[in-house]
Amino acid sequence: MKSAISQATIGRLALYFRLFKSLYENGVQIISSEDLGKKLDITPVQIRKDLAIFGQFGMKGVGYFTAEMVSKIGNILGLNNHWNMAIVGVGHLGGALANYKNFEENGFKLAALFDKDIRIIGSTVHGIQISDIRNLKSVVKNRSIHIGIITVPALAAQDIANMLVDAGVKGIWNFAPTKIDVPAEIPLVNEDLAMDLSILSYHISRDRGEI
Amino acid sequence: MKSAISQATIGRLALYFRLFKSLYENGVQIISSEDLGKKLDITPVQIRKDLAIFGQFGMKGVGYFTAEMVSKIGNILGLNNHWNMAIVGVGHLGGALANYKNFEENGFKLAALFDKDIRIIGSTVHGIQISDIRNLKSVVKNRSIHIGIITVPALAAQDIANMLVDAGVKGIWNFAPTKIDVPAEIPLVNEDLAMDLSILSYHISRDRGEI
DNA sequence: TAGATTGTTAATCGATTAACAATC
DNA sequence: TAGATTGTTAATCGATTAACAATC
Repeated sequence: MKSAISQATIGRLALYFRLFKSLYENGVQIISSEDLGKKLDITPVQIRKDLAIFGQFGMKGVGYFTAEMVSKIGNILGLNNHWNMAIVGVGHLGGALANYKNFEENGFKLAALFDKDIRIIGSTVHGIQISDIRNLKSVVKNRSIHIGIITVPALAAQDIANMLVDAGVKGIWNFAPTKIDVPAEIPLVNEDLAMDLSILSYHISRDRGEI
Repeated sequence: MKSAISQATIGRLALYFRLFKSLYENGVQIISSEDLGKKLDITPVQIRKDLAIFGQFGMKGVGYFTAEMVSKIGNILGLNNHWNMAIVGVGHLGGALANYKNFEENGFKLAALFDKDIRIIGSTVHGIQISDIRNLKSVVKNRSIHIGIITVPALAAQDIANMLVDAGVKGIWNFAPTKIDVPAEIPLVNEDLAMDLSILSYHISRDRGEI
């Protein structure tokens, strides 16, 4: 507790992890914070500070060992675990996520799909049969689902979140463009595409007028 | 210039916009920062501060008029403009975004699709024919594309970004899990799904051990 | 007018950056 | 050892929160 590690730091940690992994796979064994910074557009001091939070990861005068970092940061982020995920709402976005390759590579396994549309229940996406949303609780329990992904319309999102929490998921990834409430002990990450597109729109508008 | 309006503020502005719009459409004409805050989990002071940056938007002792706010925030965010978008890389994610309804509602119009795979070039998604990526520049110019959406693998992302900038897009929305460089005057928004999923993984791991 | 609520100035908090000692 | 680079303490910067005056 009193962890006080900022969301920003965790996000950067995920970037470090990806880079260290890629470097390692390409035969790079050691790298300095200076060089890491150049590749990520992050200051070397920021990187050293972030990494130092968790202990002595580097070697003074030398740099960071990529193999060691992949393992250590992977442990911190829980990427060495194996997570089972369920997608609720197999529309375009849900279907796309179901087919996303990147997840499996990092230990995230799609283990269930849910929808309420009787026309698609029973059909298969990415080798997984779509279950009736009414069976959510039992399927989530039977398949040990850890992460629930919400890709239903905004109005349905809170109900789905409640169902997922009730079924015992450990975390929720919400793509519905709305705020949802979950108990404090259930981590929630929101993916707000409309918001991010609005941010882009703002900057484009800005750059045209003023400046 | 010297605008100094933080990314965080812009993001919240997009949330305010969405809420004001929804309230307006549901017949709510006036709302206080107190009530807005409850609906968004943001403190009323934060909301007033954010809105006050752009002028006197509310009425003291009364609150904010939803109709007025939709128009004013819409202007700030450029959501009253009409943006033409192109998706480069019509894989699962690109295809899903092409079919995403929410965008059109807010003035974002999909006007072109590109891929390099000869097997899908010429076929149609969401009423748009997929163009050969080799024709990117001419198509972007002819259709007045403002926003380029990158949904190609990480290794190809920088090349695509270069092509888009060269073709004259005004902004880039990057879904490839990698850093890309663009000229300072071209706004870039990154959508890093793998990073966000790692953040979720971190919190779930955390909640299990410690605490 | 009295009550409510905004907009703004000052205080606090947290995150980033600078400086540098530690040490491989 | 000398050079390089980390890890940490102090300084700065920016964003959030608190307090309150302005005013509908």
